[in-house]
Amino acid sequence: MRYKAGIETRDRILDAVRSLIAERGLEGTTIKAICHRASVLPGSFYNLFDSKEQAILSVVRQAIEAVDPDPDRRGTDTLAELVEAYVRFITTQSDLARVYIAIAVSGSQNKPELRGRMMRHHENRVARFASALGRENPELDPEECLRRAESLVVSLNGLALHRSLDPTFDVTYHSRRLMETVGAPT
Amino acid sequence: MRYKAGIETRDRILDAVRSLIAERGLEGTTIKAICHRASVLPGSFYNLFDSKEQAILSVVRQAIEAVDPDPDRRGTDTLAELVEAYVRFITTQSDLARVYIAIAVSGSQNKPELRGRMMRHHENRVARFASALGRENPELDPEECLRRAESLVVSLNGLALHRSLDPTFDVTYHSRRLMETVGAPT
DNA sequence: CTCTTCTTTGAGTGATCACTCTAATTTGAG
DNA sequence: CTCAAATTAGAGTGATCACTCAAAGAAGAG
Repeated sequence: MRYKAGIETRDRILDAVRSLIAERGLEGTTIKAICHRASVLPGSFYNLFDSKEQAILSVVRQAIEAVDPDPDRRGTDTLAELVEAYVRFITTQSDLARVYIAIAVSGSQNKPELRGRMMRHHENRVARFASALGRENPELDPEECLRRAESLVVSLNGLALHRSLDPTFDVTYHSRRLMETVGAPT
Repeated sequence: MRYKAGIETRDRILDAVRSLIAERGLEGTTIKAICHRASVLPGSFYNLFDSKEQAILSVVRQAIEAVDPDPDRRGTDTLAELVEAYVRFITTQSDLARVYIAIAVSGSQNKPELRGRMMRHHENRVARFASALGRENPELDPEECLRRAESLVVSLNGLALHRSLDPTFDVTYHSRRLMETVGAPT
């Protein structure tokens, strides 16, 4: 894994895993399909990854991080920026977005570790949205900010879910609609 | 399939398929697991179903119909009733709800027939919500009703998605919040 | 009861699953 | 160039996949 060839092969495999999860789901992705799509033989795959599970988890990690990049910037971004960043993620990285949605529904019941990671991720995300909302609407109390932020984040995930069913769905338009209502008076 | 025993076995199998899809997803559900959970041997399964695919599609059909029951009543129900019915579906039939969400994300890309069915289902559902919204807010023009109804339906699906990740998520509360904003002036 | 039809049994099918191993090849530091 | 380390090739592993089938058992109409 130190030579250039190995790194390139690893990237090619992760690309294949990402698109395959998006097409066939977490459980429907096979080594054979991964190897074929990445133009690699099983021996090469297992030279770079310990198991199929490990490769899939790498992509899962990619997806979760892509939804909430640069976590240190919390406290400086606006609500509109956060929403726009997520919309951009949904529309420009639709494979990763599909992976993200697939984790939420499929990887929740059976895999406790994955479920815990998703829950923590969700709470951080809601907190980040709530903090931006509170900064822009100082008259709202923090509890109310959290509730509204959770509604917004969950609804935005609904947009991502529907976009994965209907690629022509206007995510930008509906995200604006959602954002307008979130700052309204009680 | 005419004797009582056969019908009972069929129901037991469909129960098993429903819970297994909810736990492991559409692609992660195996004949072996189905037979074990339904206390049935492969021969019995294939006496009642042509294939695994057929059994899964029966449950998929159940899920889609459970989301939009009694389609003939369109024109009489209120928006609040429609929302409450869906919330009841999410909370009391969480396995079917999980199946419903799984179809939207997983069965969309690869199975055109399933995708088409879901798209039609969604459009009917949005139309039903829009018609109720229009009846309650005559000042809104039909186009605006459709847009707001679509926002509402997609956001409600977001609630179902999140509920499948976090069983303690308060779907009722957030559905009320969503419903309040949908009738607001432009 | 008889006799047909439906249901269950459970071993067995080839295909495909995730994964391994050895040998050949390629890479790049010294 | 040398040579150890990394990478690739590709046949082969047992396990499990969806599915079949012939025979035994249960159900119900007459």
